[in-house]
Amino acid sequence: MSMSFPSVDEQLQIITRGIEKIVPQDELRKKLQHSQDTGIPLRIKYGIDPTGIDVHLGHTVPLRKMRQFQELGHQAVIIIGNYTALVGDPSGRDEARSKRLTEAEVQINATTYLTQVGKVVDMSRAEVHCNGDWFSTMSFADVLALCGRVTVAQLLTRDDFAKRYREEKAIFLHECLYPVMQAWDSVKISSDVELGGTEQLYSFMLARDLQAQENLQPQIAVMSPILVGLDGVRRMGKSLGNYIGISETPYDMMKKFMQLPDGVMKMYFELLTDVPLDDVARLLAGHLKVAKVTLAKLVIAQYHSDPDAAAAAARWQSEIGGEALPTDIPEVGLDAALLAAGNLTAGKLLTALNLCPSNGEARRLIQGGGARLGEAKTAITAHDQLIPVTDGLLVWAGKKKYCRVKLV
RNA sequence: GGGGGAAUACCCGAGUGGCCAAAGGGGCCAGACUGUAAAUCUGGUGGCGUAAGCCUUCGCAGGUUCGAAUCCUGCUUCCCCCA
Repeated sequence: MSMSFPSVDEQLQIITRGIEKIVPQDELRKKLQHSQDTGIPLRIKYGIDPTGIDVHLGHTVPLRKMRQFQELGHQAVIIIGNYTALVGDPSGRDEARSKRLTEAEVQINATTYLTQVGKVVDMSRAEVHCNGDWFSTMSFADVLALCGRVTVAQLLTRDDFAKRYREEKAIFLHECLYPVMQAWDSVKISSDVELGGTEQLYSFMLARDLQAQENLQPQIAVMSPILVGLDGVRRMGKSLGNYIGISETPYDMMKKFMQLPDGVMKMYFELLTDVPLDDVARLLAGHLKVAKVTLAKLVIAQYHSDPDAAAAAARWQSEIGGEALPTDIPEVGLDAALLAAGNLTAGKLLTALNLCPSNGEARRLIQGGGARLGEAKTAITAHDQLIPVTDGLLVWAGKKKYCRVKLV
């Protein structure tokens, strides 16, 4: 078995790509060396709270790292935080989470999650644990004993808590338990390395303390930068609506990629693809639109296939980059009874087709010049303009929303 | 248990009796420009109505008043401080 590990240097080179911080820096080499010498794979932990169901590219950053570790011969250990999810991760939040999940919701989410995680991690070689397995059987006395190992002062060294404390915002007691629970997971599964974002530093370090107290080898924190979302500013997240989900269709992903700000491409290449960094630099020195298409195709192919990705790119180029009409124009039924002598006012047409949610919005859209008709995209000029409506009429509400009329 | 403070549209936030569908900023939408990138510029950003206009909205429920986001009463939620 030991023969199958690449050399420590080779491993380090792969592992450190796209990693912002390894703590403690030098111990990773020692661990890898030890694993090399003994033939015992390292246990790589990644915890995920089943709070939602859409796995997006932000999640794939540590998951990809996990996959790389697997390919180097190490053991993947996935923790489903069904108990930590009951608390909600306070990391990077300046406020407490408002809602807490029920156990039933968590259960469903966990299943969906694992399916998606399997698109990145080789689940046939991964260990999966739910932290409820050990937390649900702890007594209150056990919890107290665990809490007795952590001081509030330590807790307040976390940036997010410290900030909230300074700003006199609420910090709830159960939130304080979150890092403790996460750290305890590391004890329970004897992790050698834990993967996650830089915001997890505190929990990762706490895990080291607890592991040491249990006479275990402390884990090493391997932390990725936080992937920014489509807005190019905030972290990619479901609640922010700025994410690309790995279950989306190739074309949907393509459209989102092409809307990315140029500035984030370097990060995306580094964290989401295996393109050597020299090549990335070369790509980014060229035409940025070309680089963006390359990026999009590479990532899409990971979750679909090369042909799918190529097709999505070609379609984007012809429909959006070029002049071709979209190929997916939906038909929307329109009650023929609404017509007066075959006509309908523009505002009513837009709302009846659900292109605008209200008359007010329709009026604004028309005033802004975004409402158009037909293949020629003739602008509608007035809200009360009478439109001769025929079956199959193409109606545009801006560039991205459109449909064909289907008289019923 | 006691005291202080707060709640305004997607978010932040101004507004202390009529000129308030409610300043300003952010976000978002649309247009121009472009590579559906960035930057910039323009317009818009409660509902109904072709329109005049009408209706709903400033935590909730009442009240005072010709008139309330604004004053009063009760309630709810949140924050802080003291114990």
